[in-house]
Amino acid sequence: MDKRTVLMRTARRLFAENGFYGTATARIAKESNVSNGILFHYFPTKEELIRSMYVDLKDRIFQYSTEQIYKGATLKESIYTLWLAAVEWNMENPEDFQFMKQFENSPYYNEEFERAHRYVQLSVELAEKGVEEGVFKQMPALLHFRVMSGLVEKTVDYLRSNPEVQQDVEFKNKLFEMAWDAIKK
Amino acid sequence: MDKRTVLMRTARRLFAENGFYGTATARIAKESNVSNGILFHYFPTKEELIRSMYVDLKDRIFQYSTEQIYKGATLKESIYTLWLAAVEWNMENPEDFQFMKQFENSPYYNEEFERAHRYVQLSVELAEKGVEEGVFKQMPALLHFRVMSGLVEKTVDYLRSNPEVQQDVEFKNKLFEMAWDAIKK
DNA sequence: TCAAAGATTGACTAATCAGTCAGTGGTAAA
DNA sequence: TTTACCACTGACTGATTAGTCAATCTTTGA
Repeated sequence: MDKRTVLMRTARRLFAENGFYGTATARIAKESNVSNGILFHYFPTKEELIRSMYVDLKDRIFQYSTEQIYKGATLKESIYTLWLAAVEWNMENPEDFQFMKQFENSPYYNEEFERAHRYVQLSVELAEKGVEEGVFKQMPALLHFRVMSGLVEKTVDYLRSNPEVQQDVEFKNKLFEMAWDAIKK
Repeated sequence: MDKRTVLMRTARRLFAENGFYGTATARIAKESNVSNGILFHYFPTKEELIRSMYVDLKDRIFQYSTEQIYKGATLKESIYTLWLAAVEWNMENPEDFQFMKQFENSPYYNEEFERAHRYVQLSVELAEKGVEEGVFKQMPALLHFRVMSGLVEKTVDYLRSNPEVQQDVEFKNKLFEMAWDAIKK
């Protein structure tokens, strides 16, 4: 594995445990078994490292999610697939999940940054379709996306701290129904 | 205003702008026009300052919210009142809102900390009532609370970046309906 | 009036931080 | 073989950090 990737993986773990500023660049380098100079060779600043990690993370979620959508699916099916993919992905990647939450609630993050990513673009397009077809409430598509994201986040938080329901299919279906009821007309 | 309060207010502003670790204790003291020693007189560590600020903030939200609930209200009315109070409070106190989001997504925060506060306790009690009466979905009360919190958060985020709908009563009602639909049976 | 307690100061420190830089080693093209 | 271009090292720095402490000022209660 190339050192750039190793650095990002180590950083992900340390950021999730100790936060962005609670993690020194020197420590990231040390625990990656590389010199600290190479970190600044690949990422000119610590902030740039953090931003790159976020973009990379969103790329991976996008790929994971879209792989699972199939042609000919109804809108609700597509939404369900996206919802489930997001929940499962976040459950399987707790460090990414913690990192993402921190980043999105940090001063680094803003709406421009949000809209830039194709994961968001795809979701907003789906929401626009839902509104046009009269399946979703007559509200802005970006709001529908945010509502879904918020509910995914809370769902994952809940599942994480309640392992006894993690494999409960009926429980998960009800979780989706909560999200669906929020946006459907 | 006593210096302890001044320090917390200055810290709130600086934390909202630059994050917890992006803000030096020395700067908090300086911009409060007090010596840096007095900060550590009132708060033994920076972490203790942050935790105290969070508890204080939740106290204020609790007081603001419960003042507005009236006896004899239906469950939906009570929930609406709580929802509206939370939205308006967060709209009027952007620094508190930003601080709260940062804190709740930081490594400081955990479920134990969450449950300790009477604001959460009150909300969970209401949710339990809703589940018992069959008005809410048959899901854990804490989940209902989390879902509502998540939707309040996203709602405030959206309103903040779209000033044109901030005074739109119909729009706000629809926002509440989204939250209500998520939890109602 | 006085003494004790608490509030407040600001200079200080030891540790830690992000980022620099001069130099090394390997590789690939000419 | 030579040259140029990388990735890579690790010692280094200047700035900044949270937290300390001895001393002074203010308040309070007997």
